[in-house]
Amino acid sequence: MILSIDFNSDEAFYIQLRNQIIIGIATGRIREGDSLPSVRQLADNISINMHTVNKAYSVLKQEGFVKLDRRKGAIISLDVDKQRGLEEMKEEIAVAMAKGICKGIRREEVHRLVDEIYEVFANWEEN
Amino acid sequence: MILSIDFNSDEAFYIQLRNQIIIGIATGRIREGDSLPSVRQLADNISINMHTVNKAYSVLKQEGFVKLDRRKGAIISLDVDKQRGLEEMKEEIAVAMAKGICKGIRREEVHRLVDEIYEVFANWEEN
DNA sequence: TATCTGTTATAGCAATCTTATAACATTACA
DNA sequence: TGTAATGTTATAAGATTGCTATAACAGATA
Repeated sequence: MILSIDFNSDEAFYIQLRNQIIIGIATGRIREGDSLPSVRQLADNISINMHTVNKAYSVLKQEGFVKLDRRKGAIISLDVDKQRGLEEMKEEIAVAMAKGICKGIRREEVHRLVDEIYEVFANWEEN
Repeated sequence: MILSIDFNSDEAFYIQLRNQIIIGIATGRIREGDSLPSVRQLADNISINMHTVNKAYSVLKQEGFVKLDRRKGAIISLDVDKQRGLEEMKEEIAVAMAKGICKGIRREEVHRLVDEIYEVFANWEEN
């Protein structure tokens, strides 16, 4: 999988990496047991500092997406707590939905949007 | 409407205010034409600096939720661009959904979550 | 006139992000 | 065994951001 940094984005580098890796898992491009590049290797590849990559990996570990192993590096290992996942998701999309309501977006349109995103993730290879 | 700051949150004060006001509009507690407290008045009320409130109002103006008038203060005035609203919403919930997929949350469960949030917003007075 | 409004300017402090350099213990490999 | 690569930790420095403080200005209000 290709990881890259948008140096013009206002999102922190480590957040960009975190998001790309999470989307990589969701789209099946990275699977349970796969390993991520070493912090030094990835840092060199995308021309950022080792510690920034390390921070991304630490966040992913903290959030239950990878396990860090001195021998094998960072391995995808999903800590699935569905109930907690639902609660976090609720918080994360609530403000976005409030914004949408103000802009006249209706419930059915949000459902359509959700389906659309699911389709994109499920058929990623087509992109 | 009651605006307040969680001083222990890691969210910036001006973002907290922005979100509360957006949710206030979505839930019908503030309506088109209503005016928000003056920057100095609100700042005094919730014990933060005038400039922080001003920043929240500026962001809301930039995002098309209020118009700032030297005479009347900040007035709710929705700039409804539905197409753009949909695009922004898509970006805002995509990562949250990827995260959810990793945690085993299914499409129908997201739909249920969306409905739940809509219900909460529609029947806010019950809370 | 006196007061309140949004707006702008400048300055300072704390926290965060990113980079840089360095060292350490463990593991992998020739 | 020796060398290289790994994650981990420490320290420091520069840039940016969030927040506060103080001050001033022009326009509106009463």
